[in-house]
Amino acid sequence: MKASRRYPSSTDVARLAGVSQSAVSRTFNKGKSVSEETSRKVFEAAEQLGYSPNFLPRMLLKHRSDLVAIVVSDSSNPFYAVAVDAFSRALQETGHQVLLASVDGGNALDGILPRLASYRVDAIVSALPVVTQSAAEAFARIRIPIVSFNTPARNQWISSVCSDNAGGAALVADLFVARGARSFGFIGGTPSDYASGERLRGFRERLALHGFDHVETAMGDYLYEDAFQAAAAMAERRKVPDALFCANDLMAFGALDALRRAGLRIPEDVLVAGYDDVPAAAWGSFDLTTVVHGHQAMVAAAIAILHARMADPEPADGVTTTVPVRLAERATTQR
Amino acid sequence: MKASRRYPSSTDVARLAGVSQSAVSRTFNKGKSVSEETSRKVFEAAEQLGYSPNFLPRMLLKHRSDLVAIVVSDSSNPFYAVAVDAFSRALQETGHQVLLASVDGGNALDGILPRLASYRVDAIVSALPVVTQSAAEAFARIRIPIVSFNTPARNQWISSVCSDNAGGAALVADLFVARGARSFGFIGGTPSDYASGERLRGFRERLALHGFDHVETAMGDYLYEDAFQAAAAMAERRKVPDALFCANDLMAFGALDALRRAGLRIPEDVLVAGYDDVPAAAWGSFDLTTVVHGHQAMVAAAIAILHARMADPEPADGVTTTVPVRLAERATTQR
DNA sequence: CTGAAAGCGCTAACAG
DNA sequence: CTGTTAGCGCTTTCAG
Repeated sequence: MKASRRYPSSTDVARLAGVSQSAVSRTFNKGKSVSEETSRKVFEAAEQLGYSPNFLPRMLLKHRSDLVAIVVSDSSNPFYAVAVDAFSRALQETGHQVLLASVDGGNALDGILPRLASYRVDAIVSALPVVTQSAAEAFARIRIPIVSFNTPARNQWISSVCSDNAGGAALVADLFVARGARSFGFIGGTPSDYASGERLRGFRERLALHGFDHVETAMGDYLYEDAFQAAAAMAERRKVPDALFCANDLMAFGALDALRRAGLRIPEDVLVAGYDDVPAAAWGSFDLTTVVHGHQAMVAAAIAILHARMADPEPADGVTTTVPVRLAERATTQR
Repeated sequence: MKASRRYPSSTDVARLAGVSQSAVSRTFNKGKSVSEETSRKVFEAAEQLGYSPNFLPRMLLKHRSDLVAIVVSDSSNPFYAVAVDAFSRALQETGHQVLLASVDGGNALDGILPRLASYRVDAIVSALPVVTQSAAEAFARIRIPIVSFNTPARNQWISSVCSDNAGGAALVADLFVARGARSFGFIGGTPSDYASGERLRGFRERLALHGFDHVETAMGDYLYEDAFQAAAAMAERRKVPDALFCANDLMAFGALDALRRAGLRIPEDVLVAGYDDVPAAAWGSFDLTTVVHGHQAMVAAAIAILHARMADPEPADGVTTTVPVRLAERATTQR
C-alpha cells in the first residue's frame, strides 16, 4: 500500500505566507501574540493550501492525546448504541475524540489493550459486561485510567459507574406485589454478569421482605431470542409465574412475544417488566414497564470521573458511582 | 488540567536494557535484524516498564495514521449501530482504528471536517443521510477520501456505497401487487434524502408498470413516532391504502402499531413492508416483511473502496457501488 | 511581535 | 547485528 498524500504542513504555509513556521503555529493557537497583518497572511495561505494544523506532534509534545477509547463488544443491545453516542458527543464538547474499539467476547479486553496504549489514549471507557482479573492487572500495569459500565471497580486504576441495579429491581418487586402477583420469575443475563446478578439479588431480597421466597429463574444472554426460548419453555411446562422480571428490555420483548404466542394475556395473566428503557419499550406493541437506566446520568457520571482521572496522574483508589433509577410503569403491569 | 502521566518511551526501555534506542525500535518492528540476546533484554525491560510502542511518531514519519473516521448523526436507527460495529471490526483486522465523530444534524459534516483533518485520518466514512454541496467542496479541498452510505457520489473525492434502493422498492411493489393490493401508500424519510427518494421512485415506477398510478405519500424522518402519526392520520381520514411501504423498518413498526391501534388487521386489511431488516423485524410482535439491506455486503464494499482509495494518493473519480438486496417476506404481507 | 532553535518518540538510512 | 544520526510537524523557550 502506497503512502497517502502528504497533508500540507505549517512549514508549507509559512513559506507561502512569507513568515516563519512558528508564526503559523502561533496564529492557529489562540492567546498568542500575532499581528493582524501576519495573521491575515497566514490564514490566506492556509486557506489556499487546505491546511489544518496537525494534532499529532502536539500530542507528542504534551504527552496527552485527548483521545478516549470506548470498548464495546456487542451493539445488538440498543442501550449501548445510545450510550456510545452520548459519550462521543459529551467528549467532543471538551475537545476529546473517541477511538472506537470493538472486541469479540465480553472479556477480550486484554487483547486490545496494548493497541489502545500505543495510540496513547488518555483514558478508556469499557462498555463490556465483565472486567476480568487479568484485564484489571493489565490496566494496573499500563496505568491508563478506565471507567467501566455496570462492573464494579477492581483496583486503583478502574473506576465504575453502575446503575442502581439492585434498587431498580427492588422497585419492580414492589410494583409486582402491589399489583397482586404471588409467584415470580426472573430471566437474567449471563450468570457471571455483575449487573444481572445484582438485579436478581435486589429482586429476591425485596420479595423476601414481602414474604415471598421463591423466584423461578432462567438465563438468557441479554438476547431477545434467548428470552423467547426461556419464556416459551416456562409456558410449555406450565410454570409461568404471575410476574416476570427480565434483566433487560430486549429479553422482556422476547418473553412478551413468547408468552403471547402461548396464548397468555399481558398483563391480565402475567405481569412483565424489563430494565433499560430503550426507545422500543415505549412503542405500542410492547408498552413495557421498565427500569429507566438513565443513560444520560450514567454518561455524565462517567465523564466526570474521566475528567478527574485524566487530570490526576496518580489517582487515588477507583471509585464506584451508583446512578439512581426510577420506574416507568406502562401497560405490561397495569391491570 | 495537569498533563497525564508520561508513558515510558523506547529510550527508557533502551536505558534499562542497556542497548540503543534503535535496537528497541527494531525489536518491536518485525522483519528487522535483532539478535536473540538483544531481543530478550529489550522485551524484559519493556515488560518491566509496561512499555508499548508509541504509534504517534510513526504516523508523523509515514504520513499515514491508519485512522479512519466514522461520522454518524443518529444512533436511534439500529441499522447504523450495526453497521458502525461491523466497520470497526473490519477495519481493526487490517490494522486500522476507528475515530468516531458524532454530529448533530444530518448535514453538519462541514463543521467536524477540520477536526478530523487535524487527526490526519486516512479516510472518512459517512453514515449521514446527506452530503451537502458545501461538504462536498470541503472534502475536495481537504482531499481526504470519503465513502458515503446511501448518498450518491458527488465528486472525485467522494465514493459511495448504496443499497439498491429503487430495486428493493420494486420488489416490494411486485409483492404487494401479487398479494392483491390495488391502492398503495408510502411513508418516507426526509424529502431531501436520497435513499428515501430512490425508494419512492422505484416503488412508483414499478407500480406504474403494473398499471397503478397513484401512491399516497407521507413523510416521516425515519423515526417510529413520525410514522405512527402519519399512519394514524391516514386511518383517521379513512385514507388507508391496501398496502403501505415504509422507507425503513423503524417507521414500519410505527405504522404497524398505529394501524393496529386504529382497529385494522395486518395483513388482512393492510399489507405492510419496511426496509433494512433490522433485528427487531424478525421479532414475533412485528414479523415484518422487509428489504434486506445486507449491511455486511455494504460494509465489505465500503472497506474495499476505502482500501483502494487509501492506497492511491490521486484517485480517479469517485465510484458508486450498488449493493444488491433481496426481500424477506414475513407475516405482514402473507394473506 | 517575530524568527531561530531545541526537542517530543519514533523510523530509516548509514557506517561500523 | 548494532549504534549514530537526521528528521517527521509541531510547541515552546529564548533572543532580538
